[in-house]
Amino acid sequence: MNIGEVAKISGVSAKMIRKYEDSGLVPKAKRNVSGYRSYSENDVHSFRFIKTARSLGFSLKDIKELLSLWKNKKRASSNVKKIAQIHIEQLELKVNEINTMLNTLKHLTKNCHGDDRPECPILDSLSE
Amino acid sequence: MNIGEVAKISGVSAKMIRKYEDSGLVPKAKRNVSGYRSYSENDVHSFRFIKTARSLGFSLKDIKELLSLWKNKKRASSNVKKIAQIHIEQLELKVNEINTMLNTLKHLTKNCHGDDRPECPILDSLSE
DNA sequence: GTTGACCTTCCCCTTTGGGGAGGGTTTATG
DNA sequence: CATAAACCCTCCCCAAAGGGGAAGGTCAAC
Repeated sequence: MNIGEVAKISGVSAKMIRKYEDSGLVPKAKRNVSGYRSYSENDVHSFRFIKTARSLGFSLKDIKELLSLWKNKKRASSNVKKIAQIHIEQLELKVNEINTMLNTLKHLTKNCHGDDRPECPILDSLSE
Repeated sequence: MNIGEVAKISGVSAKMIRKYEDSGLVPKAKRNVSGYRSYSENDVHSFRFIKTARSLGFSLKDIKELLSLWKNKKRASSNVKKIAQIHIEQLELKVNEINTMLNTLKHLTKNCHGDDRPECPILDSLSE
């Protein structure tokens, strides 16, 4: 398979497939006589894995480890779980951070008239 | 005031003060004879404004508009409120996205033994 | 035998910070 | 007065995860 077909069926763009290769996330693809990258079904499977992991917010660094564990049939599931749990903690921190912002922002906008007068508690709060 | 003092009392690093100037977020600072940037109390106020707005997650593009509205005594508060509301919507989208990830991740990790055996529903799910 | 759809590499851009080099200035201390 | 520390300057590089697009080679279909 050429890169375009892999992109289509894996959902990972050709651009990113090349980047993942450059960054060492996936091994270098074989090339055909004219220099085109050539892929197997297995490669497609890997790109789907990456795609799904990205959709769960895992970083490429995490995904590199996850791919390696996935391919290692002697892995310990504890290693996978650890990565996931750390990721969960990070996401929870981020959610809390955003919710704190939202609480403040909602409070401020509620008190802003939002008309053509200049008085504005939002700006007041920012300039305090 | 030199940039270092402004950085200390505004909480914005000297590095970022220069970048904000480069990017046009704040006007170019005056220079003294030796080329050092020279600031007033008013400038400090602006950097505090920026710092607070950043802590609420506003982008620099938004902050540029907010600064301009802040300095315009004939502004309409509706323009400020609009920026805040759009920002709130974006943050809510992000929170929802992260919560979706968290739901999936928590479900998967709950079902992962996390011991030295290789079976792992997390990897199973990623490779589906 | 040409055109269009592929593929290649290479470089640039986004966003919001930070690190550090290389070199000039100011201030404090001996 | 000299020197060292603490500033300041500009310029370039880095992160993360994508995307855009140029310039040029290849393949397939008509």
